Amino acid sequence: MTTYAPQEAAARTGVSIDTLRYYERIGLIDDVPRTTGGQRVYRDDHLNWLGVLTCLRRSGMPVREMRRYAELARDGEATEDERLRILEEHREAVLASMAELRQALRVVDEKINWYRSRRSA
Amino acid sequence: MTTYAPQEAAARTGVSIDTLRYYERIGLIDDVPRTTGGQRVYRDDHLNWLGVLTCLRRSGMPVREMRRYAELARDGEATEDERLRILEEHREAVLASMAELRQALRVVDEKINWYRSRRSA
DNA sequence: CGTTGACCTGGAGCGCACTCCAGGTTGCAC
DNA sequence: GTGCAACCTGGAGTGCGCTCCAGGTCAACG
Repeated sequence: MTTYAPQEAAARTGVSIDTLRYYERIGLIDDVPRTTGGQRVYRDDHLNWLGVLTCLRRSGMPVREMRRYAELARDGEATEDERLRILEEHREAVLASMAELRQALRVVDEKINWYRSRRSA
Repeated sequence: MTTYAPQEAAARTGVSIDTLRYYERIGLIDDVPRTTGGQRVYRDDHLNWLGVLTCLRRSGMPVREMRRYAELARDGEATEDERLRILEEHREAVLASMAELRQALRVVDEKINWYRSRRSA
């Protein structure tokens, strides 16, 4: 069973060590096992879970909601419907963001073309 | 020449009155003309400029950079190349965000399907 | 002329998501 | 066993983009 020191876990997830601790403190990650001396030891399932978190985070889910999701995940199968609902809602939010970006892109492209045509004139 | 009181300007741009003042204070908007009593009077060109700002803002341009852009715009034609450069750079940033969202969406969709298949099982 | 709601200013406060720090401990390498 | 980097904790600090507030002024209406 592969294990990872904090630095290694940070490198593999793209999340800083401080943020790893922060995520643990606020309950986004379950308490991470320790060495006898108290140093954290991450495992593959931690990294996988962190992968899910960063995906949600990067797509704009607020930490508050990720927390709710994490909490439900901790509570087992009975919460699967609720978790599905959260993801479906998030999916809509992501689609909305994408639509907003697409629209902004159109405007930006227009302006870019305007500047370019000015330059070549 | 149509004019707009702050409330009206806010309503038409989707930007709060406080934010309008804030944008002016930090130099995103030129000093807005006033009544003799000192109350702001917005005009169509203000609203149009605010449209550009909100578009840039919503697509993730940091205020710092919008400020730079506004500053250049104030300085006239000579800065058009630089403004074009900023927009081209922003365009790339927007495309990158969209790509990130698309990728997140794929993961979210996968998880949604997983939950759905569990439910129907 | 009085009322009332919109507006003014400067500055403080807020929520978010980290990030950094001091002062101390651990653990591996030599 | 000594050195030294990596790690620990609790708590303070940061940057961003607003948002709110107190205490006062303005403007349109009846």
